[in-house]
Amino acid sequence: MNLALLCYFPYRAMEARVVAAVEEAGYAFTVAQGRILARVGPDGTRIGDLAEQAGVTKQTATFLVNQLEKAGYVERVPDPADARARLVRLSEAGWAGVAIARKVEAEVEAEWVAHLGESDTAALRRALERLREVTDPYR
Amino acid sequence: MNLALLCYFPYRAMEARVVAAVEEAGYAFTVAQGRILARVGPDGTRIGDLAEQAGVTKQTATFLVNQLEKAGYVERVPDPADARARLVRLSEAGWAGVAIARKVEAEVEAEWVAHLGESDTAALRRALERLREVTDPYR
DNA sequence: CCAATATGGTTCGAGAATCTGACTACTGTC
DNA sequence: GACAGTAGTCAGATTCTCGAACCATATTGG
Repeated sequence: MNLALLCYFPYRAMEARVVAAVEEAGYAFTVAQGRILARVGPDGTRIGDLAEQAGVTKQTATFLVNQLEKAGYVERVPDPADARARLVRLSEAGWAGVAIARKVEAEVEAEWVAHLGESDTAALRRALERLREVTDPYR
Repeated sequence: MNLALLCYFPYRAMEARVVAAVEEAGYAFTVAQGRILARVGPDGTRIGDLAEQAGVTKQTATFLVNQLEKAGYVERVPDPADARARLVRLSEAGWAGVAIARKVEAEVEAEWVAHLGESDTAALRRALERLREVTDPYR
């Protein structure tokens, strides 16, 4: 079984759990929308930055932000630093949805710690962080 | 940084490398098609099993196998054990494509070992395998 | 043995996510 | 001030995915 595939299982499991819980709580956004939502900073973030961090093109990010805006989770405001750019900011509903997602994330991670044990989890995290150095093109 | 996201980086990096290399070598199949292709056993595999292992519905698997069949990477043959079922088998081109994918996979994994060291990689693998026990719905 | 139910697979229709290419509006530089 | 570069959007197309409905075959209970 190759390492990359082994990495995929927990990722997919987490994503499924989070989406289910968020939906359960009445916040309807998809996985792709969630990936954008999760990367919006406290003071707003540019579309281009969101796209880069989420690993998609600007067009795709525009498309997803359109949907999120229509659903009321984010708003676009002008970027005071550059009249070409616009900042995507979370609305109140957006913050609430993200909060739920973060909470479930923490719960699932706690389950993992319970299964693996504290010290093995810490080692796993360290190894993955080092692996990130050679697998994440964005830092 | 949450654990699941840390898991995602190596997975995405591997997928990108493999797809690029396979395309480079003149074999045109997509990531989703590759996930099916990679799970076809030496004596053929049923659509339903492929779907389950790849984590998609039977409809999706049917769709992907149709494309792979049209492209000449697999063929469907009757399952001698059950007249309802059909076995998906790799063609020669299918085997060749999978071989390249496996080779690149091994190369990338070797790079990771070089970065992490033998023993840390082994520990990482063990941790991920244990994590799989609680995150992989299929076994 | 056969009716009822389950299983393997396909077709159809729809929606989500993604890309490439072409465009507008603005920035910064020479 | 002209012009190359950057931020974002629009349009069109493709790929992947699922749910619902369906057909053919298998299995099982009476």
